[in-house]
Amino acid sequence: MQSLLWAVSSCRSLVNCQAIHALVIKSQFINNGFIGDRLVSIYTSLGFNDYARKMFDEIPDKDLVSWNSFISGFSKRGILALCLNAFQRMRNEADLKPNKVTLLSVISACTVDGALCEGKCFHGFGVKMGYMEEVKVANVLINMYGKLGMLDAAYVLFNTMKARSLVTWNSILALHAQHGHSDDVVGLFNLMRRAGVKPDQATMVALLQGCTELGVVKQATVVHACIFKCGFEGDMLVSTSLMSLYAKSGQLIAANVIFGELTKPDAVAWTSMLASYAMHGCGSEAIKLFENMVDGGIYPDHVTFTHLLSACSHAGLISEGRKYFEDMFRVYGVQPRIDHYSCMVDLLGRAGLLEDAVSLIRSMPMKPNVGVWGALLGACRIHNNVELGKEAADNLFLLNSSDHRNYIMLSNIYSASGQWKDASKIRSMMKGRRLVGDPGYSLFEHGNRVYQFVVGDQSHPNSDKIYAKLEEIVRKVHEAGLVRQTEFILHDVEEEVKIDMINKHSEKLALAFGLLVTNTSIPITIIKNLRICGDCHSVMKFVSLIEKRTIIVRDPKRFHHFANGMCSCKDYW
DNA sequence: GTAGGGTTAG
Repeated sequence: MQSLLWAVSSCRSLVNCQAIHALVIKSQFINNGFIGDRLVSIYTSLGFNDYARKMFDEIPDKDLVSWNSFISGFSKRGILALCLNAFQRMRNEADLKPNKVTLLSVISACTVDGALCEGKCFHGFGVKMGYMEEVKVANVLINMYGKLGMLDAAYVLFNTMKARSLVTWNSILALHAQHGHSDDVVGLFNLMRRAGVKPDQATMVALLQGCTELGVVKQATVVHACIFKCGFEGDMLVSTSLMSLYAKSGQLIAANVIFGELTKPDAVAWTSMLASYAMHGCGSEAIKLFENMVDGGIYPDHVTFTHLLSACSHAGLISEGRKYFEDMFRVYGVQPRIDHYSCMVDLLGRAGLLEDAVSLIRSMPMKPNVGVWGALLGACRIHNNVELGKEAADNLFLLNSSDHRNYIMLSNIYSASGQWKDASKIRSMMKGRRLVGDPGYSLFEHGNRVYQFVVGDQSHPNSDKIYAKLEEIVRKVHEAGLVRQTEFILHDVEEEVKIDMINKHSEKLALAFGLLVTNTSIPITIIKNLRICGDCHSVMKFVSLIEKRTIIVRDPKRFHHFANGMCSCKDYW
């Protein structure tokens, strides 16, 4: 009997499971509830809901564990409807009182499904049943609130807990990291240490994610040292996060070193390296890596393809992108998802093949989402296509009317083609809906600080020197006869005013500061919250040549490496 | 307790 239990639990495929199932029937243990419970969870976890239901119905004396196996099976698969249905049946048909395990399952199903209302109900249920003292129940609720956008509610729960476990701390850290609240991550981590809780690899992963949001170079080295000291350097999860952090801080080579040190990288690690190449615009390296991954017998999944396609898109590798998009299902059996369509629309649109992008959207088997229309809108901005841009924007407004970026993008498309009236109409529409754009800023790390610059910023104590350096750059640019690209200033103002505005862009200020305070041997790394402007892009190229400096700029999506008067993006971005 | 997912990587 014990060996049968083991055998059932070890099933990894349907055939396997059915064979054992037959054995169970033959051995007359089929009426044994314990074995039935296991078979139910295996069938659900493999996704064979009908087999699971049939097996479940055949269990003679269903106890709480039987019901929990059934419910948690659906929960694991993220099928909330079946989960809730089973929960109701359990109470109505069997008249059983759900215990904490039941609650854990249904609440995590709500988290996966984004069902905040139902989740709140179960929270209330937990309070009523007196389960809130259970650390695991509180943890799963913290996670639910945090994942569903109610970080405050999660924090209140965390704060009111009498006893917290390591997982509680890890959860609250991870949630703050995922919401981009880096300072809170650092603060909470210090509290955790003071509370005498010993961190594990999940803690490290959350910390690393928190640093990614800070987006600074030095942070990666500091946490790396901490990881090394704590003995987590061989951990695959930690290494993968670390790799990603280095890549996101502009240190592609460091990321590559960590990847190289992994003895047996899994699909996630390979994909992380691939994503790093994609982010840095290294299309052919990404493709080479992908081929090595496949040759090594590692199966690419849908995330791998998202990054592979985005790598092709960033590098303008149109035919390669088309080929991989076709191959992903035909050769690798990975069904294209909506994100892959977004990537393809981006790839085609960016290359100016707007008609191809549109026909791809029309032929999609699913309804296009904000990602797809957003990619088209972005392409229309690059290629100044008012008509298609309007269509994309209209669809975006229908799907989400509160994202200011779409209004700005459309307004810019109008301005770029001189349609100032339409542009200002969109601006006032934005005002009417009380939407304010993100002010653009650039970050630069120096010493132990991160400096933030906005357009025309004068808040830095050495502002005078920064502006003097900036003037010097502008003068050299002028002397070299470099054509200024004022079309990136989308206001209906005089040319002279435009030049003045463009000269004070946050990335230029950060660059001037970087030139003043750093040694020539290290690259100047600037982080932007918005896409780099075209004029700044050419000025950066020029400065990299005359000052003999490497300049690295990260925008929300990718990196530009400037050296010897050229950019790694080859002016394709 | 027979043991039924508390967090964490691209």
